[in-house]
Amino acid sequence: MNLQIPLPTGFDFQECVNAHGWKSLAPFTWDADLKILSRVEQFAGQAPKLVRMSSSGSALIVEIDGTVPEVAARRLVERMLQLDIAMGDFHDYCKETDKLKHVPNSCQGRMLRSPTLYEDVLKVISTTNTTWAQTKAMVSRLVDNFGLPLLSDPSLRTFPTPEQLASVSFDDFAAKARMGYRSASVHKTATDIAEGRLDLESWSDPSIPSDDLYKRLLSLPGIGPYAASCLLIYLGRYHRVNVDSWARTLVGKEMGRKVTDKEVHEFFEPYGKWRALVYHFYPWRKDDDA
DNA sequence: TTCCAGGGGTAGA
DNA sequence: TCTACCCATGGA
Repeated sequence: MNLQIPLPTGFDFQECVNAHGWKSLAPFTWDADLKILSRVEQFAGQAPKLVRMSSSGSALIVEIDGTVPEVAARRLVERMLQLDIAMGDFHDYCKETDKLKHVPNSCQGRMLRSPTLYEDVLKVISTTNTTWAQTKAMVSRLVDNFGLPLLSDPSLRTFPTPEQLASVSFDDFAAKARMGYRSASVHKTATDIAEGRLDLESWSDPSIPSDDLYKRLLSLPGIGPYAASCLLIYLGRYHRVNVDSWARTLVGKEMGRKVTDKEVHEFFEPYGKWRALVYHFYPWRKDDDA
């Protein structure tokens, strides 16, 4: 089945996909030549299906093998591409802010997300205290070992559900995932969700105050200030900068010396509620993959 | 061998 | 609130 979804003003499909490294994490695959984003997804008990996304003019084109519930397909794409998050106010702010005028001109601001907050949490944990190459390897092992295969191409799999991860013992999980000390946080999060103690998806509720949401995210195992701030961005809250080693490097260069996390926060404080987006789309970039 | 990478958790001050 | 230390993994 094919869907054509009208794109909001100020949205650019490629800018969204390339805004950070998520396109390189399984089960996403990004064809940079054809500009097609794909992943295997399971809809309501059906066999896994390949979902392909691209853009044409002012519409997003979604192609899915076979037939799936249209409402579910639209909801899936909306979350992944942050179509439910308005960017107008941020773009207006950038138009008036030195060094940020390229943001609205390029339709930047949205970042590719996973279909669930659960998947984003596991992936953010996989980025902490490691290299990007290892992050990609850890996430691929989650998918390859615990996801469901696409029948027409078993090399492609779904991202494992909480139930699928919880169904294996911790020792078995840790041995296959090889995520180091992160394995405990990942397996516990999945198990808590599967056993009904944690409802992460309800945290996408925009009525939750941003500070409360930050505290909730910090309560998750393996999620500290950096990871919680990353997740806030995906949830459309930009008041906290995700201070990582790169932020310290960049601000350190600006100030001509080594800086603390506190000083990095102070550096971005003038940008108010847009701080995290300003850091991300500031005209300084780390590399072309992340 | 040793260090450390898009940090987190904890103890002790 | 701040600092020091350890944490599994795998590449350099």
